[in-house]
Amino acid sequence: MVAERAGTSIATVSLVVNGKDRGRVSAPIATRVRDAVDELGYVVDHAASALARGSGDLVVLIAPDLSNPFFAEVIRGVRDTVGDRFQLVLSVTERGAQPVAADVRRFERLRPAGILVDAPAAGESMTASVPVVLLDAPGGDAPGDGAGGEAVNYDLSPAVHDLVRHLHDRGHRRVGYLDGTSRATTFGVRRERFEAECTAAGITVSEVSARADLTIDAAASATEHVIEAWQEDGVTAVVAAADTLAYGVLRVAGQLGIAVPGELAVAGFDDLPSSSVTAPALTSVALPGADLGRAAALRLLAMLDGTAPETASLPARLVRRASTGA
Amino acid sequence: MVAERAGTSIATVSLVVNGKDRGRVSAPIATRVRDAVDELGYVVDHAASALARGSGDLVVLIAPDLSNPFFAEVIRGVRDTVGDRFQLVLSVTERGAQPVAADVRRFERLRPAGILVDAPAAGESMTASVPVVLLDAPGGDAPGDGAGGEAVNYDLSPAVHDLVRHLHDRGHRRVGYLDGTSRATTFGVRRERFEAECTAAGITVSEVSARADLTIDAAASATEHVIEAWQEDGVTAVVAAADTLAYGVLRVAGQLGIAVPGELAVAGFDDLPSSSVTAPALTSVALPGADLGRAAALRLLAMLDGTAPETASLPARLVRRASTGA
DNA sequence: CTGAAAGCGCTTACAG
DNA sequence: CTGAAAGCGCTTACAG
Repeated sequence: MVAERAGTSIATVSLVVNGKDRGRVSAPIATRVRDAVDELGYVVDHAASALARGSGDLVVLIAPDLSNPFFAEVIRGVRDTVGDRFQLVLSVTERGAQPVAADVRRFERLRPAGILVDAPAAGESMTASVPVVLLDAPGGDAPGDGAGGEAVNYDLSPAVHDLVRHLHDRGHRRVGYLDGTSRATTFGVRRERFEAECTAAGITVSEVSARADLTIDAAASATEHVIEAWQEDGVTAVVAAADTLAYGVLRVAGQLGIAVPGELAVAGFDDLPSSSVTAPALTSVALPGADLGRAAALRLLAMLDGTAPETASLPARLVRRASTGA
Repeated sequence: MVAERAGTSIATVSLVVNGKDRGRVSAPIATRVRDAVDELGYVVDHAASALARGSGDLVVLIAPDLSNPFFAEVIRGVRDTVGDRFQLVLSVTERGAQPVAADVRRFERLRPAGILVDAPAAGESMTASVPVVLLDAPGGDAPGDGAGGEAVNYDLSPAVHDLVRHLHDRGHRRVGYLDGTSRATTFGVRRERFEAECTAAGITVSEVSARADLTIDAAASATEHVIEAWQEDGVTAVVAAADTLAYGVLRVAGQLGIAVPGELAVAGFDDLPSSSVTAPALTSVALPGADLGRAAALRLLAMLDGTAPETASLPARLVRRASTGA
């Protein structure tokens, strides 16, 4: 229709519409085509375009359940970076589940330009016929690991070191850890780093263990089950693998009349926006989500353009607030 | 490749893969095809399929910036409902922007089975060549309005009525309102309903007005600007158009040493999960996001199947907590 | 500088 | 019950 209206061939329209008309189509004809496009409100059919071209302009970001506001930040970072060049679409996994290889497979069908996978499950091989970048996927046999594959991660060590030293300074010698139930490798690393730093600092991590899904309710319920055992064990501080989990601890402490930080100090990971307004405000290892998204998107663009990306880890940093007596 | 391996024609493979082989393909051949599919890990190409068929199995949900955890709930509701039959993909608008007609247009290109639009901007005509369902889009000239179009909304009146009565019972006669800057019609309705109920109850809404983007920081900053004026105006309670905004009020009150609810009662809309752990816990008009998502998805499925959907509004309800002295 | 034609991987009447 | 063929709307060598 556009070609007819502009009085040219379909091929010429395609060239103009895709901006490949430089030196191939004369200016007056290009103008006529553009006018026709505007008048008809024509937009190129993505399915047909992707089919003919072999891949489209979609970038897919697969993320775990979005109830964790952290991902909103990641998404923002990705969006700001891929910009207009690509169309970003998101997919979320089932509540509480991490992205797995099958999710990547499902989106390969769409012939996207690339796929980003946030906090993938451990032990999944995330390869595809299109470029894949993993976010927050330390260790494991992911392609991003060691083997020169592609992943963007946080460097937690300095911030966790600061957290443990902070707790030590406040006199804590025995602490509890509330882990997530997630299969994401990032949670394994958080725990491992924390325990290593505690050992180095002479702090004992209680054997009483607790795990919960990443919701406040689940965390509160898990906390209720172990809070007495923690107290009997002499635990004076609890670190949660995510702020959302820490909120559950705060809620239970509030209900039971346990003073925070007086009787129990609490800290988390993520530094969600709402962590500045909890009762009390929450100390947290801040993971800048937008930076992660940005770095991952840049990596993907570099893969698509064949240029070499820099491979730096992103720094996390400790934010001290009232929940640990700061 | 699959056809070759199974020793049949491409057409037969297509039928089997799409589950249209009943009475068209013999059992042994179908089995052979399925085996070949498994062995080769074949998945049908979405672009080609959508092109040939005219539309694919994608359902697109366009939502405003996801930093509001409310949308995570909506997404969950949609996901649980469209299930395996469709592939749900999400798109988010720029931070602080509402979905507009151009967003719908961009996703039409993908030839989805349908498009869901959450909290669209006012005055946009959200029509497309595929079925569109609007979520939380009261009033306006949207297709869902009056004209028999498709929208799923909350019925705020009873809950807002309860909120205002609750404030009245606590002795408040002069209240402030912190609005969002969003162009979404739902915010207009929240304000309008609130003011109407206040008038009916004999409560005065302060002329001192404040608006902010839906982030805690923006709300805190807006609150700082008007808090004195509110107090001089005799305001004893502030209602915010969203919990995220109310968090900003809580933060500023905390910093300024204004007792909540003693000197200033605070309430919001949404009832986010974290509203149970704020300092103090926040009274809020609960908008069940998952229900909204579920209802919208059901509506879309009904449109696709040509069946008549029921058209009920979803009830909101007041959750009373400490921030209003409950 | 421009256009005719093949082909992307599917689906679906249609003929056998 | 099965397969050959047209066609979905594009893109891209290629020939002019």
